[in-house]
Amino acid sequence: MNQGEIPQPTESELEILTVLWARGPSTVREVNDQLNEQRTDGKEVGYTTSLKLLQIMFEKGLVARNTDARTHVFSAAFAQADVQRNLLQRLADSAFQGSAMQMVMHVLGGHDASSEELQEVKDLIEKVEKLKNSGLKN
Amino acid sequence: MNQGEIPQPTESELEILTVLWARGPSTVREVNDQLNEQRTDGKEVGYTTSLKLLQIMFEKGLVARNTDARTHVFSAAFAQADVQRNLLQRLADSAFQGSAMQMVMHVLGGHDASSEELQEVKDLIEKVEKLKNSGLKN
DNA sequence: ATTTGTCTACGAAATTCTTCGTAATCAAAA
DNA sequence: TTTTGATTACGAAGAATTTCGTAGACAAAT
Repeated sequence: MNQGEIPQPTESELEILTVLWARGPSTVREVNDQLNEQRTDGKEVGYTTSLKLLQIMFEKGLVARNTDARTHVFSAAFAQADVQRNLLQRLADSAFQGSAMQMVMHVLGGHDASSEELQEVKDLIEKVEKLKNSGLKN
Repeated sequence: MNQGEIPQPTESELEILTVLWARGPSTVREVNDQLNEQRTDGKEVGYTTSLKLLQIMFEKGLVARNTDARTHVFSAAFAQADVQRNLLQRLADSAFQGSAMQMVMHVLGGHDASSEELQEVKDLIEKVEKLKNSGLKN
């Protein structure tokens, strides 16, 4: 039950999920090493800290765990795109009156987008519109 | 010092800021009433809860406070658009490899945008491109 | 077999965020 | 003046998050 629901990851949990999305199924050691490599600040992450977080995430259903071997292997339980969509919706709800589109306008308007990026966006819109006109979506 | 920095508002603080942006300078009573009106869940917010939050926000520099009268008047210390930009950047950093543009693509691609909204986005891009070509920005 | 190193489980400290109770103060009403 | 009601200050409880220390289990090395 609650299959479609994605538990809201915290900031730290999201950091770990990102590692798992990039690396694929990983051991605690691998996750922890990666976290320490990518840290810009000097702050070292303790091994048991990563372990504990992964355990909590497992309880929440954010990650899957393979315990066949003594050294467990963890993997993200949800696709990156799905979690991203969730986070975007949450931000839209709390800061943009629930309108994701308003967020888009905000980024495009007040930001430093390169011509190439803008072209990319335009191309994407074209594709989306073609889809809509073909009557398959919406 | 640190003039440009906007302290990261928490979820509750953002809710209060939204009230202040909508209402303009307000007393604790006014903020608290508004919070209780707009709550969908039955949860009542206690008066002192709102008060305490506003006091904390004042210490953080998120709101300004006028104490001329006995009943203090609070107002948002930053423009809504600036805080929104900050929040977007934070999400981009934590979940989209720091690329706000990637967020835009994500929303436009995987989502339910109406034809009108898409047209709006296209119009905005046109405007932005005109600005860029006129050599004033970027 | 013993030691050494790595792993998981677990509890708990430290921190941050949220909420509220109480006391003191002030002003308006009686 | 006394009472009543509203307000601010403050402390602290409760909850969620982050971090780590310690213990016990297991396996590899000696």
